[in-house]
Amino acid sequence: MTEKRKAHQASAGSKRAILEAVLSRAVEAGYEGTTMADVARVSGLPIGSVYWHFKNKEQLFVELLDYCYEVWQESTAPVRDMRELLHNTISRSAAASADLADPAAAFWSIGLVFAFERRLEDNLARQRYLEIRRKMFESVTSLLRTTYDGVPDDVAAELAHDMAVMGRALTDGFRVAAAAGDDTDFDRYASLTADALESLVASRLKEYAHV
Amino acid sequence: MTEKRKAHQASAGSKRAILEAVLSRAVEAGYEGTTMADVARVSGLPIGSVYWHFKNKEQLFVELLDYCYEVWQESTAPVRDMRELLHNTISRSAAASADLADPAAAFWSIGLVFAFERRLEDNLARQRYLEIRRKMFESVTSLLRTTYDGVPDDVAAELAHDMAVMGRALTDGFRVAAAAGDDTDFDRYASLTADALESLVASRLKEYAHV
DNA sequence: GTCTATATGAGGATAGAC
DNA sequence: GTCTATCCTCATATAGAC
Repeated sequence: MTEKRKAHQASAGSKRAILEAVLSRAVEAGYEGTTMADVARVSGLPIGSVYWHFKNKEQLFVELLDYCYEVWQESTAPVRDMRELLHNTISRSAAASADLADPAAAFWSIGLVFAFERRLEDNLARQRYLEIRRKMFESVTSLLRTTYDGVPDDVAAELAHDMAVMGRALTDGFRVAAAAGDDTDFDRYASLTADALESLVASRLKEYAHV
Repeated sequence: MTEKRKAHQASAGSKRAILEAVLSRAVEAGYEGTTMADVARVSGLPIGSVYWHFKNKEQLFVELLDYCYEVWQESTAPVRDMRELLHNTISRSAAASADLADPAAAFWSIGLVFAFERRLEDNLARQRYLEIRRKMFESVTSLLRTTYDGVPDDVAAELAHDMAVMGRALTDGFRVAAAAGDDTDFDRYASLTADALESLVASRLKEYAHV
């Protein structure tokens, strides 16, 4: 029994080690660029163990996305308004490039690779990313909706949707900038972005009031 | 001579056919996903010919980017202001997803794949894309600069830089949306985007006038 | 559960006849 | 310049001892 216990007790730790390993490689090299041999080497385990814990590469990435998203959710304090939201996500674009080992920061950057690789069309990990992307969008939309007081529901809904679309485009765009190595002060542009969207909301609300 | 001419005369056409082939594959599958065998098959030429015309896959993509960029430049009428610029680039994001064979529309979408694949760090095609990306940014910045009248040079320069950064983020962001398959009305958001940035410029200029 | 050896297949690239 | 056959490398995945 002692022998057997020793062989089995490392299991949870090993799985975690493998996920950390694939994370560090994935941020660096993307999906195609990350090899199972790499993962094994970085995790310190033989490749056989990797396949014992995960069915295949595809499934490994599905669980990586779940893992990252979980950490991201836990580590992200609830935000109150659009400005705070934009600041968090855009500043974090820079962080994701700098601190490659932070799952929470890495999640969205890894995801974008899946958005662009159409070859991965029916890859489960890609679908997982798109699913989380949608979920995220819905949650942002309903958050924003609560911030517009004193306007009819349908107006608030449309406004929230528009701001969510533009906020998403902007945060994705700055992630591209980070990936392309553009020399950008993300804090500064997080503020400018918030200014721009807020003034857009203001003029829309004003327009509505005049009707 | 007749024999020899026949063997040689197809050369220019073949090269072009190969570029068209790699374009159609690249938009679909990205860099890694495009195989030399694919390219040969689609172009209708044997793989040996592909390697006769191009040194290797890397060089093939370098010339593809040059080719696309050239077509893009020729087919793009000079724009007069930010609104027109945003409309052109953002609406074209949708076009790039729809009309995969249009080199002009495809250029920026293919480029983004290179931005994200860090594995391709010293890939010449990636560097070519980043080079054109920088060139594009400079040209947009100087265009915008001419649209701010009656303000000191340094203010206009800063404003133009900021707008170019945000415009780039927005267009990249909407390209991501197109790649991720988000259900987005690009025409509508091109307008909203222009509204947002214009109101930001207005408030900045007003701020300056008060000093 | 861990680890080694290896099967299998795909893709980039070349040789050399025509 | 075109085309075929083939080499070589590398990555996913499995078999099977421990």
